[in-house]
Amino acid sequence: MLELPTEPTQARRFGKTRTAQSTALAEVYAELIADLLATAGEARPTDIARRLGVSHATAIKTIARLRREGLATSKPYRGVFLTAEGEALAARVKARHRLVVDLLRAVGVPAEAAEQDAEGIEHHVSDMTLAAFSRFLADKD
Amino acid sequence: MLELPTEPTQARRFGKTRTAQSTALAEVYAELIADLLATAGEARPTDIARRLGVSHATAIKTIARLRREGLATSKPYRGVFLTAEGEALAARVKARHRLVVDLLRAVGVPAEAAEQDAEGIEHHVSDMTLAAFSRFLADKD
DNA sequence: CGGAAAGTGTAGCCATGACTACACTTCAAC
DNA sequence: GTTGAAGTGTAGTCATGGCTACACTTTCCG
Repeated sequence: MLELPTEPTQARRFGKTRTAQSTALAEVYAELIADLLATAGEARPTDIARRLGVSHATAIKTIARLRREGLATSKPYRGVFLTAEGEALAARVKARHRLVVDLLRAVGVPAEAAEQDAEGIEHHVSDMTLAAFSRFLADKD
Repeated sequence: MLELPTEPTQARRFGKTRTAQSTALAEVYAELIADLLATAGEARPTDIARRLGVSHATAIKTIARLRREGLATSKPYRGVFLTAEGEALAARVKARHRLVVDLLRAVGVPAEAAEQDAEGIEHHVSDMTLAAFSRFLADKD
């Protein structure tokens, strides 16, 4: 069979599963690094690893990827920082996260569940949907 | 370092990324197979592959996994069927999908975006949140 | 200041999900 | 009844994200 991309039928987005996941990972890291920098003044690989529940080796590998992608900078033994692009991403992700949590809360999801689920959900929310969330929250006051 | 699971801090759920993803995949397949069986009377690997936008080889491999997990049955060249467990999963997933779409629509997300985003979101919605969605939809009438 | 604890980095392994390539069935149309 | 197209299955490859193990810095105390 030729396996041409003839029929993207219902889910071109599944062809991108790999990419989508890796984007989500980058988002998670960017957000967390921004948070650590803001609250602790520094973002060390081990802290990141602990917060995410992965080994420090995994964290370091992912950080290397962020560096490759121009989202972060780091010098050996010196902690991680975000580039302008990385910060922009982190800000976007944070805002989105907030919006998702607020929406969940608004429709009656308990605080804790809202926080937890938002973490997984947020990476799958399109701009359209995000805009709708925003409108909904604004209207209901 | 000993790398003990001492501090599941914010995200034990990230330790489960792999598992979570593979659960999501199983859900997608179960739902799709049920749909194909219902509408077309049969679920062939190639149809599944086309609907998901993956190669038939990938679909077949995943189907083998469903078989291993007791969710599906299939004999060579004979299409795929769901076990009782598989059907139960499909039904659950379908109901959840529906609920997520309905909620998105209810807060003003356009139909198409709701369908698309639900596909990604639904796998991250906890029972708590699902229950809240259900309540919200019931109340607003 | 010297050494141990904590942190960092590197190498190498594994599983998974995706792909292509190739071989084999089925089945429908002559 | 053949045969060729469509479908199916298997093998082998790749990238990714995880892990452990081990080696090397930093740092902070005594």
